[in-house]
Amino acid sequence: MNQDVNSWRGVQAELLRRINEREWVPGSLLPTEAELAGEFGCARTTVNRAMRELAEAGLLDRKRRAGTRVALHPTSRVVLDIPIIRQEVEQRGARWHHALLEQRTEPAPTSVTSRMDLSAGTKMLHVRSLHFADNHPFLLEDRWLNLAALADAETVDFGKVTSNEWLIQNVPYTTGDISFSAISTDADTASLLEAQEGEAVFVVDRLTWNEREPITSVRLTYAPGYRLNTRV
Amino acid sequence: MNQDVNSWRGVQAELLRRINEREWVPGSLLPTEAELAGEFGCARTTVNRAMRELAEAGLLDRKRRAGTRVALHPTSRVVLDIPIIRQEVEQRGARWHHALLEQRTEPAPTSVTSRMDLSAGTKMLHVRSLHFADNHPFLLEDRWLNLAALADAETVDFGKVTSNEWLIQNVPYTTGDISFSAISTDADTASLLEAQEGEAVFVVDRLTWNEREPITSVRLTYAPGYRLNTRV
DNA sequence: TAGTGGTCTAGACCACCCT
DNA sequence: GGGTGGTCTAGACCACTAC
Repeated sequence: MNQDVNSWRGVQAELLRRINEREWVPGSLLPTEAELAGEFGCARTTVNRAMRELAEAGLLDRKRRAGTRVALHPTSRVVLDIPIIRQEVEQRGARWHHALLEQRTEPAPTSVTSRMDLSAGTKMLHVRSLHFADNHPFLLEDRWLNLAALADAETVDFGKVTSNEWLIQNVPYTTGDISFSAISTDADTASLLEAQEGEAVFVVDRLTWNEREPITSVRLTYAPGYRLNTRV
Repeated sequence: MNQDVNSWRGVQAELLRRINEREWVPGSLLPTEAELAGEFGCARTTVNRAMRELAEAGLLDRKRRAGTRVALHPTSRVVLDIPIIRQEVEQRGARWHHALLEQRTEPAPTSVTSRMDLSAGTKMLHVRSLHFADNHPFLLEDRWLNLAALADAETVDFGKVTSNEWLIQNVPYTTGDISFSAISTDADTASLLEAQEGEAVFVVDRLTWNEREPITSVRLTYAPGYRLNTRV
């Protein structure tokens, strides 16, 4: 059983129960790791693992010397797994394919260069492609790649490899900003997504950079009706 | 130093470096924990901790017997901290207040009852309120509370305490589904949010339950232009 | 300064699953 | 069957910080 009291999952479940059922009210001080280990008949390491994860989840506040307390204001924390588009489509049981609409080196608009902290008018590689689920438009990908960081990119055929997959394979570790919003489609986007002009669509804007420089800026415009789901 | 090679953070940093710099390319098989422990001169437990966290973050795929590989499709994981609305407004440097629009016990629509797994026509407490930032509408909160789980709720004045804050104070541990989407405003919503009818707005639907029963279903409709931001 | 959590070690057994 | 990661143990030392 992985729910035995002397497994870390078992200990964690029991701690959770006491928190949920208000045996330990928010703000109250818990027994020390050593005491709990004695009570549960397991090693302190095991209790530590159980409590560490609860602290990471925000349910407990832990301080050396001061001990462990039930968190007063559990800020609910949502974890979103952002899959690559192909996986997202296939997880829905649909067949995925994509079509390259445009792949061209051109001066980027200031909305892109300013977000990426590049000088206005910088030439970048502009890639637009449409992703399909079972032959229906699923989302429009509009991406700008910083050629100063990605010289190779100009020689790639993004009709064969999606830009997303190419980036994953070729760019070292990156961080990014993501924002989610709702916009009304313009005429061009609407026709590509088989939507009505002005219809509300879900948009993800993502800016990616590595330690040195900006890498790419992308806007994903989903077809109408898209929902992003998660569980707390 | 917590970046020594024989600390788990140090090991993790070194593993990350090898992944980022393509010493280990996506899909390739890594040395075993025991081998790495030998190389770094630390215990296998330490290597395990470092690798476990990378696997949880999606960078590694681990299987017993099959070993550890660099993930082919690193699904990036986004952590969203969902603040209570008041905090969200005040973090933007705006003054928050809210107005109760409606608080009434009435049969819930089937869109709500079916999501909450209650029988059609169940009477629930319907609370609608409008939240403001610096006297401009910020979002519309439309909430249904399951009276079977929250008998006390009928006696509360949600003009004084927001339903969100009351729930946090009064309902033990809960889980929930959240979904994000984009919709076009109807006439009523548009006028409340000072938006054009049909304008695209960002919507959060959240369903909350405890171990036994559904608690509440809420739709937050943000005023046009709202963005939800986070960092990877 | 003393008590608490954070971490490391060396060893062990087990669950899983590829071959 | 055997190799791999998953976990537990008992003990130890250390870092932080309330007192």
